[in-house]
Amino acid sequence: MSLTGRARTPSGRPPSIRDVAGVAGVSHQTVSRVINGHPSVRPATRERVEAAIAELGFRRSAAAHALAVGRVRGVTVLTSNTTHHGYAAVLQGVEEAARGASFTVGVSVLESDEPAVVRDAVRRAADSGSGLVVIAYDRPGVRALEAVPEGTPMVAVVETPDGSPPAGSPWVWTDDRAAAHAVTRHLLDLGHATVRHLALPSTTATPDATARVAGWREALRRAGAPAPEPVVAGWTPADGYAAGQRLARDPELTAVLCGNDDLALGVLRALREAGRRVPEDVSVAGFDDAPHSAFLSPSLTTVRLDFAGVGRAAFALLHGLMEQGEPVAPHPVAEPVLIARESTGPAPRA
Amino acid sequence: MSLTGRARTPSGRPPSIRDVAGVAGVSHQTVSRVINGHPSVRPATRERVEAAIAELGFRRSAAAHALAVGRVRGVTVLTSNTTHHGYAAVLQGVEEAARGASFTVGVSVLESDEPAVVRDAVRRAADSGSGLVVIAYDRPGVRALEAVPEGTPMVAVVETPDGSPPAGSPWVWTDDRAAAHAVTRHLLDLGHATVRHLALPSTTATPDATARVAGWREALRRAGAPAPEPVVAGWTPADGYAAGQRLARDPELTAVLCGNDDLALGVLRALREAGRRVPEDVSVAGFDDAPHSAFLSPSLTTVRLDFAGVGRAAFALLHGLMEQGEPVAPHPVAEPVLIARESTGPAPRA
DNA sequence: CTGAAAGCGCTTACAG
DNA sequence: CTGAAAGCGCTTACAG
Repeated sequence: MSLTGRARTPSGRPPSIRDVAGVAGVSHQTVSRVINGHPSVRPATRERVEAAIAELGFRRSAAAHALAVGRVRGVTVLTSNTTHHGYAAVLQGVEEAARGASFTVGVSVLESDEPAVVRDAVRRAADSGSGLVVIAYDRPGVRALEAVPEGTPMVAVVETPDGSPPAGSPWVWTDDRAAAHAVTRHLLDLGHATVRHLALPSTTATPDATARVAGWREALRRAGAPAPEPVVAGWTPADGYAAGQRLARDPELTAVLCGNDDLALGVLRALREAGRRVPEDVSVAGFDDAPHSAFLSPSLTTVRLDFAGVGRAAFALLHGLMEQGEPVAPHPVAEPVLIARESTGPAPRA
Repeated sequence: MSLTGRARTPSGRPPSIRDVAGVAGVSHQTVSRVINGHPSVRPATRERVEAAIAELGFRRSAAAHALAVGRVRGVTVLTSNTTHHGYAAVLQGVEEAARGASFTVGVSVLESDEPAVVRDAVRRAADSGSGLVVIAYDRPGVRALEAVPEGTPMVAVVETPDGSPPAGSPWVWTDDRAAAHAVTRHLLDLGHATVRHLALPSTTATPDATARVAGWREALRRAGAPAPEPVVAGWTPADGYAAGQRLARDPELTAVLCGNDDLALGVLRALREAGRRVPEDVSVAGFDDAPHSAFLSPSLTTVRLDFAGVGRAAFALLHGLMEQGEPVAPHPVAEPVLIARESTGPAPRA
C-alpha cells in the first residue's frame, strides 16, 4: 500500500466498496453501512470490513456519493472579492470550520453585479450541490443573495440584518452600527465639533442603508453635532488617498472616520502630503483592525471586527442546515471593540 | 421556467438528459452528444435538443459527469495561507482563470507541516477528482508537493525552480532571485556598505536555499560587500516589528531588505520608535509591492511581483494537463520590477 | 444483522 | 448521424 496515493486494485482503478466487500467476505451494502456508521452491523463484521478498508486503502468516491445522495458535503463561498481584509478573513473562517467538519470548500467570485454574471456564478455554485455562504457586503453579493434558488442551503454574511432573510436562510453579521457609533462617539468625546465619514460603496441606492453610515450618523445626531454628507470613497488605500486629498482641502476638517482601515491608510498619506498633522490637526479612525493598522505611523485608531468568527459562524449555521435540515442557533460572534491608538487625539483649539 | 433556480420536472427533480431527450424526441445519448459538442449531430437534431434544453432549464449534473468520466472539471488550491498578499493574489489569479474555463475552484489550507495534516489535506483534495495547484512557498506547501499521489494532475507554484519537478507536473515561479539581486543592487548603488536581510521562514533547513536570500547574497558578493547573517523574521507586520526592534540597536545598520512588504512595514515602525529616520539614517526595502506599500509614509521601495499572473499561469498549465493530457508551454509571467520610492536613499555619511 | 435489486445521471464503446 | 446496452461507485428501500 502506498503511503501517499490511494491504493489501486489489480484492475488499475481505486478500490470500490465491492472490492472491500470481496476482501471482507460481505456484501457491498454492508461496507456502505460501515463507512456510514450505521448502527446495525455486528462488531465482528465491522472489524473485518474496517480491516479490508485499511488493507486496500479504500476511500469513498465523492462523486458517486454525491450522485447517490443528491448533495455534496461542501460549501462554496460566493463573494465579490477574496483579498480585502474583511472578505479574506471571512473566507479563512469558513475554510477553517469546514475543514474541521470534513467539508470541501469552494470559492466563486462575482466579478460584477450584472445580472448575467451574478446568475451564472450562483447557478454554477448551486449546481455543484454544495451549500452556499454568500458574502453580501456589497452590491454583487446582495444580488447573488437574491438569485439563490429556493431550496439551496445557504447562509448570508451581511453588514446589516434588515429586510427579511429568505425563509430558512440564516444571517450572520457583526454589529457595525454599534461599532460605528462607538468610534464616532470616541471622536466626539475628544472635542471634535463633528466627524466626516469616508464611506465604503453602498449595497443599496441610499448610502444610509449601511450600518456603518447609520451608526455614525446616529452618534452625531445624539450629540447634536452637524452631519456632513458622507463621501463614498471605495475600498482600497488608493481610493482613500484620492478621497483624502479632497478632504484635506477643507480647513474645517478635524476628524474623519473611514469605512475601513485601507481607506484610512490612504487618508493618512494624503493628509501628510497636504501638511496636516495626524492627530494634532486631524484625527483619523478606521474600521476592521487589519493586521497592519497597529504598525502604521501614527498607529491607527479603529474598531476590531471578528471576521474570521463570522466565517466560522456562517459555516456552523450552514452545517446545521445541511445535516439536521433545520436552522440552528447562531454561533456567537465577538462584539466589535474600539481600539484607540495614535491617529486620534483632542480636537485642535480653534 | 424560473429565472433563478434550475427548473423542475413534474416529478420534482431537476431535468436529466432523459427528460431533454423525451422533449426533443431523441435518445438521451444524442443529448449527451449535443451538450458535449460532439460534431456528428445533424444540425436540425441539434437545434431540437438545444430548444429542449432551454425549455426545461437543463443543466448537466456535475456529480454524474464526474462519476462517469472519473475526473472533475475543477482545481483545488493547496496552501498554508489565504490572506498574506502573495498567497491571496495567487489564489485570486487561479480563481479568475478557472472561472473563465468554467472550472470549479476549491481551497484547502495546510494548517501545519505535520505529515498527518499534510497527508490528509492532500488526500482529500486528490479524492475530489479535481486538479491541484499547490503553493509551495513554505514548508507545509513543499511537504504537500511531495505527498501528491502520482497521476494526479498538478502544478506547483514555487519560489525557486530547483530540485526536480515531479514527472509531468510543471512549475510556475517569479524570478525572486533576480528581484532580490536588483533591490540589493539598488541599495548598494546608493552607497550603503552592506545590506541586512530580514528573511521569510525558509522552505528548507538552510535559509540560503531560498531564491530571495540567494539573490541578495549574490549581489553582496559581486559588490565585494560583507554578507551579514540573514535573520529569519516571519511573515507579518508584527514579525517585522519584533525583528526591527533588534536590528535598530545595531549602530552599523544603514540598509535593510525585508522578505516582504509586511515585514518592512513593521520594520519602519520599529525604526521610527528607535529614533532612526528612514531613509536618512536607514534605508528600508520590501518585496511584493502590496497594495498599501505606495501609501505608507515613507512610501516603500519594493519589487513588484505578479502573483495574480502566477496564479493564472498555474491554472493554464493545469488546464492543459487535464484537457490535453500533455504538459503545455508555460504561460508568461511578468518579470519582477523594482519600484524605488521614499524609503530608500543615499547612505548616511559616516 | 445482512443481502439482492434498483436507481442516482451521466459517458463510453458498440451497432447500425 | 443516431440508438440500445453496460457501467461509473455509491445509497435507498425492500426482504429475510
